[in-house]
Amino acid sequence: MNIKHLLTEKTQAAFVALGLPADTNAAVTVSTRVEFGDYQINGAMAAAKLLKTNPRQLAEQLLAQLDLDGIAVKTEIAGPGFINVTLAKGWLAQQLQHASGNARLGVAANTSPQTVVVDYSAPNLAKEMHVGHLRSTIIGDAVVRSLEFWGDKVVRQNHMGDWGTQFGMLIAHLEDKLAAGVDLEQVALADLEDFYREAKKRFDDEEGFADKSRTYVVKLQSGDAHCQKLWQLFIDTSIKHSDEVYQKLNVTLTHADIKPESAYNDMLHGIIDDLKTQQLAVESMGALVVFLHELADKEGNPSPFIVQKTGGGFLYATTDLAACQYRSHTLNADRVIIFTDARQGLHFKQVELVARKAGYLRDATAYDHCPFGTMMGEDGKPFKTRTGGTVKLAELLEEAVVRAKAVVQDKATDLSAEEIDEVARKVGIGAVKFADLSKNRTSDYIFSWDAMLSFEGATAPYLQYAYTRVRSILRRADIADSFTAEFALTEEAEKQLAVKLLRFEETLQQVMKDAQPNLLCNYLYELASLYMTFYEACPILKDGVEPTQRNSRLMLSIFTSRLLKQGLELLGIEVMERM
RNA sequence: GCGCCCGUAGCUCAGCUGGAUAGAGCAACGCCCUUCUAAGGCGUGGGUCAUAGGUUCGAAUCCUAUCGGGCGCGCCA
Repeated sequence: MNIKHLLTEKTQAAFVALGLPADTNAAVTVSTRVEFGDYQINGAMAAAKLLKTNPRQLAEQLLAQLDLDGIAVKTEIAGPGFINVTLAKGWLAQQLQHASGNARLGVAANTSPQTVVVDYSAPNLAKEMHVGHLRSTIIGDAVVRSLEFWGDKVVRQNHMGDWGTQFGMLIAHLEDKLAAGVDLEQVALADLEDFYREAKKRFDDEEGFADKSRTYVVKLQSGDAHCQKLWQLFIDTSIKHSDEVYQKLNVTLTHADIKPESAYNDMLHGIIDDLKTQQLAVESMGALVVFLHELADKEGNPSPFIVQKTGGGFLYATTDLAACQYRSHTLNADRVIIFTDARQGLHFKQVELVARKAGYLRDATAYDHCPFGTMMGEDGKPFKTRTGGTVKLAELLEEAVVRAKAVVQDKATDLSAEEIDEVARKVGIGAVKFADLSKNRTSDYIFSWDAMLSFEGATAPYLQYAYTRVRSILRRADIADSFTAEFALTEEAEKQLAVKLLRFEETLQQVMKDAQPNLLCNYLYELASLYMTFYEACPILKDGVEPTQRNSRLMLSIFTSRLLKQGLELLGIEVMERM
């Protein structure tokens, strides 16, 4: 059910009846104020501008052609040509009836599924995952879950950094550790960050170590078996670490989704040869460069895009071009979505330009680089530990759970120790995720423990709490899982809740189109908030409530609980029955 | 120097296919628990939407300039 879509279609039909093109923008939006009804149609004003006619008159003609019988209880023209639509409670009840009998919660079937490749998380395996990886990982995962719920074919691609020059240093250090008899699991890589620091220190300070490291990079990349083996050991251990973080974070990435940089190695020579053959890449100052006139400065100097270093080495530009080829041609993607931080904007603009020219990206493949801002500390500077180091993601998540447990213990009344642990885990992790997901993707945001764990206002715990409240009522009602009844809307709080419940598809579509989970966060918060209002205003199980009203309110509660659970699941946030 | 992003209430943020009186949450203040979980609800106060122009019936939203902040720009990823 997509009310906005329905009203748009109805409006466009009316435009056609007036002799206007069918694609005239109906400009249907949710009403800004309650006295303006539920939805408003603003298209008449823009159309009148094109036709150079009186907007209010056109709105009147449009309204005369607009067939909303049974849907709207009132339509009226206001101001310069707004058409305000007040939906009929009976019609809303019917739509809810239909939606609630549906596993997709009223979301229409996806009649033309797309293949969508989503590149997200992509940690550097040389180091431990830190807070900088949080956004890509959870925003990407929320979009992936949304696309899958809608019914598209999603191919996750965890483009892990496993092939950089630091690996020479790391495997050289690992070799010495192993030679000294240190157990790999227990000591050497127990803390990737320490391991990296040790290796780096030797690289900087120790005689001969840097040279050995550089030699190892070359050997590794030319297929030396010994170096490859050490590298593989390191990579396996590092992946194990990221797996643990994903599990803790409740992220859907698995081993099968890993498509690291090294996976494209075999394609790189071919890409370079092809770029040369197509005369897109030319030699410049010893390197191989594609000059992009589309990105030239005002003097006409084209923007350089280096695809091969002096000496023949490849760069991430080369790998990303190969990834385009693989995703568009081999995976046959209709759309590629890449979640990285905003600083890589220029790079991906260049990648797309080159890939399109060279034919690595088919015209039919949309290429969406979805950037996001930086996580800042409360001082407004990039989020760091007190001593200025990077904050490990694993530690951040642990702290969230510890902090949540303190609050849960304080507030929870009759939960067992095990339940408290579980609730603390779901609340703590959920709070971190919601705080991030609810912000506009593109802007920097300030990470604040106090704000996210105060557990008041627009936070994950608020939504989880709303869910437990509904569930509590349903438990008390003592009804079967298969319980069903007629929706009958009378109170304003019921109607507001109903309209919001029917806006799920509208929200989902927008989340997928713009790759912006914050829209779903806003929606769920508003839904929970309207349920809270309804809960306060409309008694359900109390004495004196008519059976038809009680049953309808139970139906509203059931549907709300299902939607909250499903919506939070799309965000990767868990719910619980009690808290 | 060139380019990208950002500047909205004391704080954190929505809103940005141009639409009516710019919204939430936090913080402040005042109410509401013998009644379905008060991690809640209801209400009050709080704004030159950085600044100046422009486009138009209408601009936080589009365009231009300026100021302020962040980031990027040939061999890291």
